[in-house]
Amino acid sequence: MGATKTDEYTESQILVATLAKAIGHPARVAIIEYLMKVDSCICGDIVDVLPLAQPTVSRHLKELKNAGLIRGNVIGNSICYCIDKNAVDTLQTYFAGLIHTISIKDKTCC
Amino acid sequence: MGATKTDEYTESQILVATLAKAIGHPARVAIIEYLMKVDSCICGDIVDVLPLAQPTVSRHLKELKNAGLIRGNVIGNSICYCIDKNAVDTLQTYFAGLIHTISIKDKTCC
DNA sequence: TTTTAATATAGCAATATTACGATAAAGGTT
DNA sequence: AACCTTTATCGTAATATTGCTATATTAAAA
Repeated sequence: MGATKTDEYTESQILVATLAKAIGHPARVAIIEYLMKVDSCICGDIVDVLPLAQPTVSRHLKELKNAGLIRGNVIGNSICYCIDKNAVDTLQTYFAGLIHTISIKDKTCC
Repeated sequence: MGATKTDEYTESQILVATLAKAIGHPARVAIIEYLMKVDSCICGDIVDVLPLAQPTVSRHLKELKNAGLIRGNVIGNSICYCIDKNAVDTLQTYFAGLIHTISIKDKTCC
């Protein structure tokens, strides 16, 4: 197989999984962090920061975009990428909710 | 290929990617949520909640465990699983940091 | 001790992911 | 127009992931 049974889960579960999966690669974490480091958005030079060939970086960017974590605006012959705050908010809120639930539950058994 | 160039990234990037990757599947999100829903830890019956065969669930649990997101304590002939709060904290803190950085940066370009 | 219950592992097949080089596409520049 | 720069796509190969059935393991229960 190798194909996930997506029909069997809730929208929310699939959304969280999709966003998390997009971040689930160090190159994409590095891309996100680079987008954070520079002011506002960044056009070009993402390739120069990563230890990967240009087509590979392009593919990682595409996956981040498909998952909704970044947006890309065409500016002339280059593309301006920036993070989609909503997507990060979704993840942050989700994990904050988990932590809150953990905190109010009895956890003495482990 | 298919193998990630892990040598080229920081410890932090690999940690975040590893944790995020572990959550990057709806079945594992469902497992996490089930562990949250019940009080404290849960022994057994995770298999009954998922639309997957027992060995497949076992494999997902193993991956969550390898990533450090859950712990498993052997209790008799069953295993008591619970979430590792530290791992969730790591993710929550990370995304909160991202959001903070996004908020203080100029984002007028996109 | 035999059986039952719970979980893990082995082995397999299908699909997905990662990565590269080569090439295409599309917009500037000269 | 000819060229350069930037990014995307194609084609390919290697590896990883997902999921199953069958089987092993381990411990409690009968």
